[in-house]
This record gives sequence, structure tokens and C-alpha cells, in this order.
Amino acid sequence: METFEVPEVVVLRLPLYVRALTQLLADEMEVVSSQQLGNRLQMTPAQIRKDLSYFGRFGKQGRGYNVHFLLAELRQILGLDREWCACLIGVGRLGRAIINYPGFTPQAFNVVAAFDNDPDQVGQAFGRLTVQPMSELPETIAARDIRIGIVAVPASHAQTVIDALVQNNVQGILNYAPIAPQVPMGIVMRNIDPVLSLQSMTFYLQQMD
Amino acid sequence: METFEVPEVVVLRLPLYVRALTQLLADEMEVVSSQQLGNRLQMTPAQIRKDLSYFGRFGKQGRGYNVHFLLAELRQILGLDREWCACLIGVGRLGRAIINYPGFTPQAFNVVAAFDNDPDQVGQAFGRLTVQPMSELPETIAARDIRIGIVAVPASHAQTVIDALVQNNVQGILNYAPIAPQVPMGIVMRNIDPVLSLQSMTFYLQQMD
DNA sequence: AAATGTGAAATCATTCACAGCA
DNA sequence: TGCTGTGAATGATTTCACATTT
Repeated sequence: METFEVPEVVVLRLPLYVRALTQLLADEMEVVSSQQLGNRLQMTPAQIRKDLSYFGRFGKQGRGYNVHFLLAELRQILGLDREWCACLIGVGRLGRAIINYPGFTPQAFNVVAAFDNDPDQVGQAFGRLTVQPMSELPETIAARDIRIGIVAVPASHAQTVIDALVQNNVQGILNYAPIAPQVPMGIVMRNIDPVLSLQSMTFYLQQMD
Repeated sequence: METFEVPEVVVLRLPLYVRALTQLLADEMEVVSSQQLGNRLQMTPAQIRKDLSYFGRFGKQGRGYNVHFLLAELRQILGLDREWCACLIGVGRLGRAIINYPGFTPQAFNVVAAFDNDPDQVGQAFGRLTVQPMSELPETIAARDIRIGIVAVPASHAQTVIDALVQNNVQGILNYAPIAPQVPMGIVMRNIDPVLSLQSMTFYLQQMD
């Protein structure tokens, strides 16, 4: 019943539970059933119970789950009870939007450094950060215990940047460039690509005609 | 062998093939095997062949797939051989980054209108667009044949905006707000949420300690 | 000789259904 | 009574393996 082999799909859903529970907590709801949670998230109660059962027994029969308790447990399971330092590569329009995105910090993620190869950008200040040249990547990653890299460079440069991050022991990469990155086993990749989302959407839209 | 019931996971992968083939075409490669494509995309050749087989027979035994031909077929299957008009709701930092994002237009998506409820924003010009008040949503959607809505408003307003889009016959929604949207059946939702991606990443990162 | 297309097999994920507990 | 936790059943997806074609 412990972390032996949790399916990845399950891990991908845990943050959804964290978010829903956070809202419920803000609404001062004390207890929630898998049924209620399922309504909010548009999923079946059975799936929620099964997912949670991979990690332990968090509920009370006949009653449901204590919101505060379950949230704390899930945050701990996901490692959200500590702060994760990330660096950003690429301070173009997208990169600057990421620096200023207010959603990371309250969620255990802290972008502590920004890099760019463009000499015009280096030295510029955005938010709390001053843009550093790529040559400072190794020392900064080591010094600030950076485990996550956020890639916001053009597609043509993305694989090179990803290679550099991997070389410097970054373990997780959030990639915004529209490429299919090649990384060694053990590196955790997440891709953000709105165009892919739209392109699969239209398959269904055209059937409505 | 025709569009009878194609699994959604398959549809979600087609855009990956489109992108890889587009690159191969740019590299002037004429023929590609499922093996080679699989290497690029880090997936098995069998999966690629099976996916494609839901839509027809595009390859030549002993040889592989003609890049140009397969790309054209896939683009047609996904409805990317036409232009799709979208509107943006919310022209804060994120919304402005979306307006200026150069990746949509070359891929059959055209953001033709931008809305915001903030009176200070209405009338402002961003790129080719002038921000309109939400009250103009219905007429603009109808007049410009907008089928897709892109939601870039704060979480607190997102469900209201989504409801308005649905009310006005938008069929697909690309949602950047960190919520679990409620939409009627038949509406195609895609969510972009980097925080969720990071929160599932850390589950694996903490195991490396 | 090489690679597709595809039934069949294997694996993986979801849902069911109910014993057990508050 | 109401809801959890979970094996068992079902359903979906991936992979295998090979006949077939160029």
C-alpha cells in the first residue's frame, strides 16, 4: 500500500486534487467525500478513491476526507511542503511573462535566476531578477541548488539549452519550446505547447460542421 | 479503417506527428519509416503505425511513408488545412503574451478579437487587435465565425467567461486559468497549466534525493 | 531486404460492487 | 445510513509478431 509502483497517470492527477482541496479549504469546508470532489473535477468517485489508495488510507468511512489533513498529506507526497528553485532560460516575451507569472511562488516554486544569450538582455533587470549570460549557468545552478529548468527560448535553440541544463544536473525541465526534446532517462520533462492542444481540438471541431 | 471510433489518445498524438513531419519536410527528407519517426518522438514504431492505421493506409511496405503526402493527410484529418478564428479573453500580462505569440498564425489559428472587462484596457491596441468590451462578445463571435475561445483571465473570473463563450456557441476552449472548468458535453476543452506540470514533476524529483 | 498494416496477446487503467467501519 | 478502501471485472491502450507488399 506504499509507494511501490504508482502509475504515472495517478501522479499527474494528484495536483488536481491539491488544487480542489485548496479551494475547499479556503471555503472553510472541513470534510469532503470522493463524490463531492468528483463533481468538482468531473471525475468518478471510484477513481479518486483508487488514486488515493496508492498512498495510504486518508478517509473515514461514512464520513469522507478531512480537507485539511488530506491536503497536507498530498502536498507532502508531491514534495510541495518545501521550496523548489528553478531557473529560466530565455527572457523574450514568453520568458518575461513567466518571470512575472504570479502563480509559481505561492505553489512552492521559486524562479531564482534568469539566463539569456543575447548580450542586449544580459544585465537587464526583470522583476527581482537580473539576466545572466549562459556562461554563468553551471556556477549558479550549483550555488543556488537549482533542480528545475524552465526553457523559453526559440525552438531552434531549445535542445541545446536542454542539453546544457542536463549537463549541469538539473533534474526536471519545463519546456515551452515547440519541439520533442531528447533527454536521458531519469530527467523529468514536461512540455507546454498550446499549439498542440489546439491542433487536437480542431479534429473534433470539424466534425461539428 | 475509417473514422469510426478513434481513441482520444490517438488524436492527441497526431499533432506530434504533424510537427515532426513538418521538420522532416523542411530538412528535405522525402521518405520516413515508423522507426525513424519513433526515434525522433521517443515512441515505438508500432504505436505510430497503429495510430495511423485508424485513418487509412499511408505507407509503402519496404519503404516507409512519403513525408509530404503523410503530412498533407494528417493536416487534413486534423482540420489544419483551413483557418480557425479564435478570440482571446483577458489582456493582462498573459493575454498580451498570447496575442504576440508568433506560433499560432502559421499553424492555422488566427486570434481575431480580444476582450477585457477592465475599462482601462478597452480601446487599447495590442498588435493588430483593439481590445473590446465583453458586451461585444456575442456579435463579434457571430460576425467573425469564431469557433475557439482562449481564456486568459484570473481564476476568479474564468468560469464566468467560459460560460459566456459556451453561451455564444464557441465550441473549443483553450483555458489558461488554474481552475477545473465545467462545460457541457460536446465542448472541447484544453487546459494549459504549468503549475500542475511542475507539481507532478516534484513527485519524481524528491525521490532522487 | 525492408518496412507496412493488423489481428492477437499483453499490459495498463478505470469502474464496479461490496465488505467493513464510523 | 453513508462512505471508504479494495479485490475482481471490465475496458482501453500498447506491444508483439508476422503475413504481405514493394
